[in-house]
Amino acid sequence: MSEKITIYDIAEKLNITAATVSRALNNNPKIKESTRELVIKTAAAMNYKQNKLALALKSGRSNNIGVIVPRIDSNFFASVIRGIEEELHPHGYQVIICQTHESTKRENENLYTLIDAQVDGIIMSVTDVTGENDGAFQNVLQKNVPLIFFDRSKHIDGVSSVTINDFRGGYLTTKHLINEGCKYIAHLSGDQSLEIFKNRFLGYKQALLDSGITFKEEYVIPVKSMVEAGKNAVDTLLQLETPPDAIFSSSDFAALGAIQELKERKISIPNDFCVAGFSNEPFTKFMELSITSVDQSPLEMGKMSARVFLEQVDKTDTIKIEKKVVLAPELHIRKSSSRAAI
Amino acid sequence: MSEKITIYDIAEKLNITAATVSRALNNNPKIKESTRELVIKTAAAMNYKQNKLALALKSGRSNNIGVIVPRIDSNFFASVIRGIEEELHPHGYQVIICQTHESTKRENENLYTLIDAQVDGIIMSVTDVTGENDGAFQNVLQKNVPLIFFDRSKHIDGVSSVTINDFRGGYLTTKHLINEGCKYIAHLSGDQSLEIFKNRFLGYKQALLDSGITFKEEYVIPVKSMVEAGKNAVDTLLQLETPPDAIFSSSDFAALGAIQELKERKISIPNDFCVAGFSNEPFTKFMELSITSVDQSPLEMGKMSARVFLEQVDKTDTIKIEKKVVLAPELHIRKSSSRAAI
DNA sequence: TACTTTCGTGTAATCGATTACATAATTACA
DNA sequence: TGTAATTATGTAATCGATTACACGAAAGTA
Repeated sequence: MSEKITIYDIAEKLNITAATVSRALNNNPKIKESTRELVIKTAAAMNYKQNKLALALKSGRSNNIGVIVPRIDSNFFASVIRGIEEELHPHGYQVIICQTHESTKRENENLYTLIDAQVDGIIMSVTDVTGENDGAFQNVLQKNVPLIFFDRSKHIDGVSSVTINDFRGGYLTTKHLINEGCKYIAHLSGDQSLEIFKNRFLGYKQALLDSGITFKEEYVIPVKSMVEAGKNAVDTLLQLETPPDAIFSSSDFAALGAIQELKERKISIPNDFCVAGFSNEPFTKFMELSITSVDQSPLEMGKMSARVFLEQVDKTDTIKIEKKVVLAPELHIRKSSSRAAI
Repeated sequence: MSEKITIYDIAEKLNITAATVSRALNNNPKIKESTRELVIKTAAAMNYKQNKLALALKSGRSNNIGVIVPRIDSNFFASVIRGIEEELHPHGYQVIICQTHESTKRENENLYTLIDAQVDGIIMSVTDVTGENDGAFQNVLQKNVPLIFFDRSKHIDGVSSVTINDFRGGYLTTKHLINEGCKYIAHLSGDQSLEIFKNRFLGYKQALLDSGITFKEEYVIPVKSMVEAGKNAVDTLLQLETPPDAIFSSSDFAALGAIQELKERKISIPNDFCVAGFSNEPFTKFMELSITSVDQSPLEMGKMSARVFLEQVDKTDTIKIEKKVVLAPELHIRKSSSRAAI
């Protein structure tokens, strides 16, 4: 159909060289005004589109940025990506999406693929801190490609990160449960190899300590972020000698499962049992028995990550910037833990 | 830090030409086995990475595919994107995300940007069928870039689409409400300029007709896909001379709002009033009073769109393939409309 | 041995845009 | 009018990989 129009085609038509066309289109001040106008008019008439690939090859910048997440179909990650996209779009960047599905191997592949694709930066949430792909990360850094972690971070020199204060999130939530009168607070914990879950747990522990409540190992149940896991956890917890009267779950989905199981057993929430989750997934607000949860401001997290990238992208190679942004978590107290509101 | 290694560097080191290196790395059969091995070993030792931009410029294929959605932070769109990514990743494609925020202008920009970026195809859900950017679509087609619509489609020659049978979704849901004994069924309709909403509405209308129920214009309330809109709609409907006893909402969010408002007014669901939504958003299942909804199998829709793209991408320019895939909607009957289950 | 195949590499053009450097055209000034 | 300064444009290299074509060397055939 329509042939691809290049600056050579325009040059030929106007009996000038491609160099002049290029300069005219790039507002090079050395071009005669009349020539510039003519070129621009002709380019428009011929429906010329600059070939970004050629430009990218020449300049070494692709104007693409890679984003790696465990999966995209979770409200949290999708919202972060939205934030990134909105912040970067005005700067002419396109966002390339990769999913790891919580596999270190995939994460590894994605890193190499993005570097191959010459992205100008990578913003990601790591899959597993103990994963064996430091080589891939070092490869990114060696190529001087800015790397920014968000939410799930990993300690690597030269890598910036944007996280929330998970410790404080855990602390605030646990304190809140204590304030509501709960004495035996259990914790559904996530994968402790990930900082975020460790910190939520530590915040929980510290809140207990500060309130003179003894920490009990048996109250800590490791769960996957799934409804079913929450149900099973309740099952386990209620069989304890002293069953808990509250749960601080590091996952909203597990919190939901816990609530479902508690209801099943006719345990009244929040009267006899309080539950709080983490992430502020949309459904926590929508439920009839709305669920208390910690908001991670994913949109802001995405935008912030993008800003950190922009700060780094133009810096000279020699200066390694390592910026650690920590956002404040926000506890949304809802019915599942509001005894006062009953 | 580490310089960028090119095939010229390898060639220089081995005292051969870049052409030989290129051929060795590409398993060209004309290369001596010993040379091939040597090149491959040296390339690995030097940590050579093929520059995809150079390849893309030469071959005219970027191995990127553009995906345009109204917004990414909705379960439906995120799931579709997940499907696309999973299907295309094994084929070496990267997915580039663009959001329109329901703006035709942005949609237009995104189309041009993606073409500029030399994507190998575009998979999208249109923002507004009546939007004035046919020029942008024609531009895509003229460049022989495969264009595939999913969910929200637009009739354009040469464009394939993957949708669900919205008419049938509306029909099934309405029939179900009728079967539950509802006699006065209202409809919260979406933007009628979009096929999907028109078809859901037409399915609703047909179901009424087939059951001998008179269609009433005043039972159709246009809403945005928001909780608040659902509340307002109920407010309006209940002021009618003959208020309805059921709502088929084209949006889960509006359905949720409707339910909240009905509860507020102490109207018993599903006993006195049935409600059904559309999209099968995660929260519809999680609610205590779970909401009946139509599943659009977004993951499958994404994968199917990707497959249609793959079919078209290698075809010669002359043959215009126009494939219309219509997936079956699946009605998930839940508590908000299950009188039998009480 | 002389001649034809076959094999393995090298040469150089190409993809499209940018840009340092060279050069031609114009203007400025004495 | 002659020369310097300025301005506008052309030439050609470059980014990195691929590939049609050319060519020398080795192997096969008579």
